[in-house]
Amino acid sequence: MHRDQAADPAPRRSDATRAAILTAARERFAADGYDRATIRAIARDADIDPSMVMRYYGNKEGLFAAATEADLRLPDLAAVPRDEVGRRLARHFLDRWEQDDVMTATLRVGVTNSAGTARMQGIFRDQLGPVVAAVCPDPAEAPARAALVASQVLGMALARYVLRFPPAAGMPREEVIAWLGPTLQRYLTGDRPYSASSDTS
Amino acid sequence: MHRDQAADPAPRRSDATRAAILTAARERFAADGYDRATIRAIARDADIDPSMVMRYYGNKEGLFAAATEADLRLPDLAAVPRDEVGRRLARHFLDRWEQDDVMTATLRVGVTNSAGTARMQGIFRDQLGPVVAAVCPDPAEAPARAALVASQVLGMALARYVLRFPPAAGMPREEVIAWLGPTLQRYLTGDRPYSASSDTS
DNA sequence: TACCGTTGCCAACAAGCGTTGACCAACAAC
DNA sequence: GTTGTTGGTCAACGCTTGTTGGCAACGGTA
Repeated sequence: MHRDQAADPAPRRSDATRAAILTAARERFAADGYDRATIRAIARDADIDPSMVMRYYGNKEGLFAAATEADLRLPDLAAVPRDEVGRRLARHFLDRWEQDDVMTATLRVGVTNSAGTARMQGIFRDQLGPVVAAVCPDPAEAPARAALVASQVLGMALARYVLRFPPAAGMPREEVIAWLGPTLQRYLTGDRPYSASSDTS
Repeated sequence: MHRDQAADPAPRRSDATRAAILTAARERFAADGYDRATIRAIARDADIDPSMVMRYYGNKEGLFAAATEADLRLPDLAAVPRDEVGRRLARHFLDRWEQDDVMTATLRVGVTNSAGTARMQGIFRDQLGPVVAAVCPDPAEAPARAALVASQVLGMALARYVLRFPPAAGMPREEVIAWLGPTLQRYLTGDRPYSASSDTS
């Protein structure tokens, strides 16, 4: 196997520029969403010409795809005590969101761009789905439980990092984890609640 | 007091047109977000000329402000049995979201437009805040509890109506209520969880 | 009838967008 | 030293956007 073909692509002289473009793109997508994050603005941030973005990433959609290769980096929940998976997951998502701009960028674009929506769906289906299936009582319920987990995680991210509701944005990390942990725990391992359609309370 | 000055503004011949513009604007904002919902497209939907939109609403921001005067129409939770406020609120938000396009439009724009973000903050602070304060144990905790409720409600709306995660979008109404009810109940009336910063589980 | 505010359409503007292709400078290979 | 490849700049294109001003028809009022 030749060195240039393997997992390690040949290093190029332009790697620094490519990285600068991706960093600027993530910041802009995270801050402005898809439409307002213009290629010209991204290029200005990266101190290069807009045409370079086209050369290296084809078009704007290609740039977005490259900039938001989001990996949730989920831990193996099977190795965590069963009654702590909720807290553990809450903590992990908070970490992941504050780690870099990729998650915020993906969320923001997911709301305005159809390619972004598809990407968001894929991330949670392919990455969160299996992890949930490994800890929940009935694997058939995994997609629904994963969707519930996603709803609470994304909702907090929305309130805290995008909409910046003051009480949510200012809440200490540990308090957020303490509140969300039990919620996620119930979504993951709790009994499926009774939900007869005749219930009109 | 003259009739024309009072709460009932003089009916105009153009009221039908104004209403058509607002309806079309809500649909477009809800479906496409702020930037992609162009004034030309809205005017086309309403079967009028783009310049009419400018005449009646000043500019695009004015149109958005008029189209998303969002009222959560929250019920008086004081009249609901204390242990059912969670379910009741979950049901109400689901109803409210499926009632018309205003909530989806406001959410979508809130994510991409700074005026929309401000509007979203105002809605939940001024409308949800007082209702939460009326049912939660310590009024000082109301903003934080309201933010938690908002995070779960908005997160489910995001997953179900905007990102359209298949398991969330396809979940029966009553099942969503059964899952979210206890979560909201705990956020509203549950004990403030222990959250010492030394906790590293 | 003549008048005037309202309603509506049309054509155009300046600005900004994504995108393209020509062109130059630096480097590597032979 | 010549040649081909790569990294980068510049100016322009076609298009869409929000926005504007002029102008024709309508509808009450005097």
